[in-house]
Amino acid sequence: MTEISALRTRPVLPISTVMALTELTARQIRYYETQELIHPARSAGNHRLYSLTDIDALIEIREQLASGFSLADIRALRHPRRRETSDSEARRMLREELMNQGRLNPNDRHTLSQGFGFRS
Amino acid sequence: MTEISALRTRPVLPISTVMALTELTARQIRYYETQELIHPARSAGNHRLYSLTDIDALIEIREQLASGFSLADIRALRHPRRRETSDSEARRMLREELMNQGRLNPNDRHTLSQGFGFRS
DNA sequence: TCGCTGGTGTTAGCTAATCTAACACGTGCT
DNA sequence: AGCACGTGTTAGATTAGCTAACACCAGCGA
Repeated sequence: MTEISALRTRPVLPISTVMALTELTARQIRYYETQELIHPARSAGNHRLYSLTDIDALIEIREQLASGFSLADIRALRHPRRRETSDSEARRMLREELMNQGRLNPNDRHTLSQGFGFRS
Repeated sequence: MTEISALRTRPVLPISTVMALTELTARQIRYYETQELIHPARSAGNHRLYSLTDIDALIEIREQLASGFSLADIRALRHPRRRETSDSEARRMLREELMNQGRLNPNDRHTLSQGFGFRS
C-alpha cells in the first residue's frame, strides 16, 4: 500500500472533469471561485486545475445552495472570521436551521472522492 | 454514504491528468492504447477520457516495463487467451520470474486510485 | 556486422477545450 | 421601481489534445 502523494489535494483535474463529477456548469464553478469559495490552481497555460477536495467542496456548496443558503452564507460557514456573534454560535445556528429543514443528516456525509477509493 | 455512481470506472479524466498521475508521456499512453493495453473512452470532441482503473493499469504497465517485460508480454498477461501452454501456467511462470527479480512483492499492490479514497 | 523491431521523441496542421470580459435575464427584497 | 444575486450566453483569444508522419536508438537475431 504505497502512498503515492497527497492525492486528494493534488490539483490535476480540469473544469470539464469537475463539471461531470459535480453536475455544475462551468459558469457556476467559476463564479463560486470569484466568491472565494474555492481556489483552484492553474496550469502553465492558465487553465484551472482542481483537486478532489475541491470537488467535495463544490458538491457541498451545491447542496447548501439548494437548501436556501446564499453564497455569502456558505462562505461564512467555510472560512470562520471574527464577528460580534461568535463563529461557533453562528455555525450552530445555521446548522440547526438545516436540520430543521430536514435537508441534511449529520451522519450522512457523502464525499465524491470516497467513491474514487473503492477497494476491490 | 451515498454511492454516486461507478466512479472508479467512469471515464472523465483527460490525458493531461493521466500524465501527471502516472508520470508517463502522452506518447507512451497513446502507444499503449495502440497495443491494446488500455481502451479509453472518447469525448464528444474526440478527446480521450480515462478512468481511475485505467490509471492503475498504466502504473502497473509502467512497472512491468521497468521489470523488463515487453508490451506484448504485458498484454498477454492481461488478456488471457487460449494457447498451447495453459494461461494460468504462463501467468505463474512470469510471476515467479518477477518475484525472483525482487521487483514485485505479491502483497504490495498499490493502486493510485486508492489514494483518492482517503477518508477524513 | 548488418538490418530489423520495439518503444519513444518530435513536429506539423487541425479541432476541441478553456479563458476572460461583457451583456442579459429572472427572482427576491427594499 | 430599483438593486443585488446567481446564472446563461456570446465573442475573441489562447491552450490542450488529436492524427499522421518521420526520426532515433538500444537490443537482438541472421
